[in-house]
Amino acid sequence: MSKQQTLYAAYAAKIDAVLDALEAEAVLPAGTPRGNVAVEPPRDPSHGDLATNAAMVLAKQAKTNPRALAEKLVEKLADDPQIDAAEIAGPGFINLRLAHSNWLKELDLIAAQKSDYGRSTRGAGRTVNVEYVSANPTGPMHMGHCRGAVVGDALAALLEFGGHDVIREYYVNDAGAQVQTLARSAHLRYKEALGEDIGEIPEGFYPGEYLKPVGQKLADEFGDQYAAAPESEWLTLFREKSVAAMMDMIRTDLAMLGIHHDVFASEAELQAAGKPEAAEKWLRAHDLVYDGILEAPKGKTPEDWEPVELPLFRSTRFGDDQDRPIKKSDGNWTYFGADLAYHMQKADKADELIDIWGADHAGTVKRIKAAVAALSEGEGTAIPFDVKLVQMVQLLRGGEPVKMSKRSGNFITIADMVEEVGKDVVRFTMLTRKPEAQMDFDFAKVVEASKDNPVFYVQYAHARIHSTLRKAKAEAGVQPSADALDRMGDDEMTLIKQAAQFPRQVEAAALAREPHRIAFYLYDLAAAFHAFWNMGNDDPGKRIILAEDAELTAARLFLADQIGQVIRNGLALLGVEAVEEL
RNA sequence: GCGCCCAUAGCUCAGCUGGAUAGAGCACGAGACUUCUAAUCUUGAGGCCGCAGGUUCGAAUCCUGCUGGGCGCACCA
Repeated sequence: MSKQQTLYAAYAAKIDAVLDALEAEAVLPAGTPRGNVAVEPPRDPSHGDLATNAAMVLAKQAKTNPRALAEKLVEKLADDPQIDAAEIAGPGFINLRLAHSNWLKELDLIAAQKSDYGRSTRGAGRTVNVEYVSANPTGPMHMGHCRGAVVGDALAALLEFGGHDVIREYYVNDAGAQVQTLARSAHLRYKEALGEDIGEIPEGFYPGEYLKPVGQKLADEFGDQYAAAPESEWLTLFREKSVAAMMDMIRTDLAMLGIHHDVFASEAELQAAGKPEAAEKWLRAHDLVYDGILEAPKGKTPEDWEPVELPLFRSTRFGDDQDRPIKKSDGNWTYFGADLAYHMQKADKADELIDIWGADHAGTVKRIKAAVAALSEGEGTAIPFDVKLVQMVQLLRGGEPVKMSKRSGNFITIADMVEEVGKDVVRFTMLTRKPEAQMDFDFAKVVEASKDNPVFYVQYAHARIHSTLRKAKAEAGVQPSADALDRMGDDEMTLIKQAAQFPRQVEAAALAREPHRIAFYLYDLAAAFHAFWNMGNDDPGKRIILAEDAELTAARLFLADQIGQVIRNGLALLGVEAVEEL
C-alpha cells in the first residue's frame, strides 16, 4: 500500500502545522487542545472545497474573537501554492479552494492503491473482537438474526479496513436448558426415523421439520440402541450430536449471506474449564457478588412469585435496576453468569470488545457492561466494551406484513430470504437504515430494478462503468489514461471530489461503528456518477466516449475507472458483489 | 410502574458524533426526450426537525421534563 496521504489527511496536517506556527508566535497558548478542530468539505459546495472551524473553536483560548484569529490563519494558509483561495465566512469558518491538481492527484492515488484505497492504519496494533449472530443452536437461522448478522459482519470488515486486527466470533449457547430440549426433540425424531409413530410433537419440544434429518442420522448411527433407553443414557450424546448438526446448518445459512466467523466459542467448554467459577471467586472477593434475595420487578409482581436466595452480582452499583443472579437455584449458571466469564475469555485475546445484539436483549446490556467493567478493571485496565443494539425488522410483502407462526416452527429463514431476493439485496438493504432504528423489509420493493432501489442504483453505476470501459476498448480501442487529466472540467471535478470523500467516510464510519454510512455514501457517489453520465444525453460533448477525441476519452475513462474502484471498495466493505452487468 | 431505542417534507429515510440557507428518493406541479449512453432527464413547490425548557458564539444533534410508537422487565436465552 502506498504511503501517500489522502487529500483530507494532508490538509488536516497543513492546518495543524499552521496552528503550530501560531503557537510558536504565541498567538495561541502552547499546547492548546485541538480535538474539536475539523477539516471538512463545506455543506454548500459553493463555499469551496474544504472548510475548517479552527478559528471558532480556538478563539477563546487565543483570547480573541473567531474572525480575528481566522485572519491570522488565512494569512499563513494563503502562502500555500496548492491553495487557490482562503476566505473567512460566516461566524469564522475558513473556506479553502484547492488547485485542481490536488484532486487529480487523489484520482492517481485511487489508481495506485486500488482495493486498498480508503484503508487506514489508524487501528493498527489493536485487536477488536466482534461477537455477532450467536443464535441458539436449536434451529435454522431465521429472520430475527439477519440484521445483526449483516451489521456485525459489515462492522467487522470496516474495522479491519480501518487497520484493526478483527476476531469475528460466535458464542454457541450449547449448555442451557434449550439444548436439552433440542436433544429431547432430536430423540423424538430419532424414534420417528426408527419407524415409531410419534404423532403430534408435544408442547415443550421443538416441532420443526429440520430435526427430521438429525433423527435419521442418529438412527443410522445408533440403530435402536437408545430408543427405549432412559434419558440419562443418551441426553448428553444426543445434545452434542444435535448441536453439531444445528451448527453445521447455521454455518451453511451464514455462508449464504457471505458470513464466516473465525471463532465459535462453546459455552459448555467455557463452563467445563471452570471460567465462571473463577469469575465468581474474584467478584465475591471484591464484594461484587453476594448471596441475597431477588426482588420482584417493580410494578409487575408475578403471581407465582417466590423469594429465593441466589448469588447476585451488584449491578445496581452500575446503574442497573436490580442485582442480577449469576446462578440458578438448581446450581447451574444463569446465562448472565456464564456470559460474564465468556467476555473475560474474549478479553484475553483482544484489546476491545463489541457485541451485536438484537433489541430484545436490550434489558441485559447494563448488567453485562457492569460485569465487564468490574472484571476488567480487576485485571488492571478496563477494556473498552460496546454493545450495539440492532432493532427489529418487519417483513412485508407488497406493504402487507408477512405472517409467521412460531408455534408450528414455521418461520421465514435466512435461507428463504437469500433464495428469494439474493445475498446482495439482503445485505445492502439491511444496511440502508441506521441500526438503532426499526426497519421494514419488503420483499416486493427490494428486488425492484429501478432507481428507487438503492441496491440496484449502486450496482447499476458500477455496471455502467464496466460496460463503458469494455465498449471503449472494443469499439474505439481506447484505454483509460491519466495523461490528459488536466482537461477535466468542473463536472468531472464534482465527481472526483465525491469519490475523494471515501477515506474520511470510512474513517468516520469505523469510528462511530456505523457501517450503514458506507451504504449511504455509495448511494450518493452512484448518484453523482449517474448525474455525470446523464449530462451526455443533452450534450454529446460530455459523454465519456468521444469518437473524435481519444485523449479526452482516455482521461474520462480513467476517471470512470477510479469511480468504479471506489464503488467496489465500498461494496466490499458491505459484503456486496460489484456486478459487471445487470 | 421501570429501563432501552425511535420521532426530521404528504410517504420512506439521511444528516459525517455542536457549525453556515436542514438534504435525498418517492408522490405532487411544470417542462424535456420518442430511444441517442433513458430499467428516463431538467425544474418547481413542499419543514415549528414530536412538544416545553436548559447548556453556548451556534442545537435536528448535548442535558432535563413531557407526548406518541417499538422492544424488554424474576432463576429463560
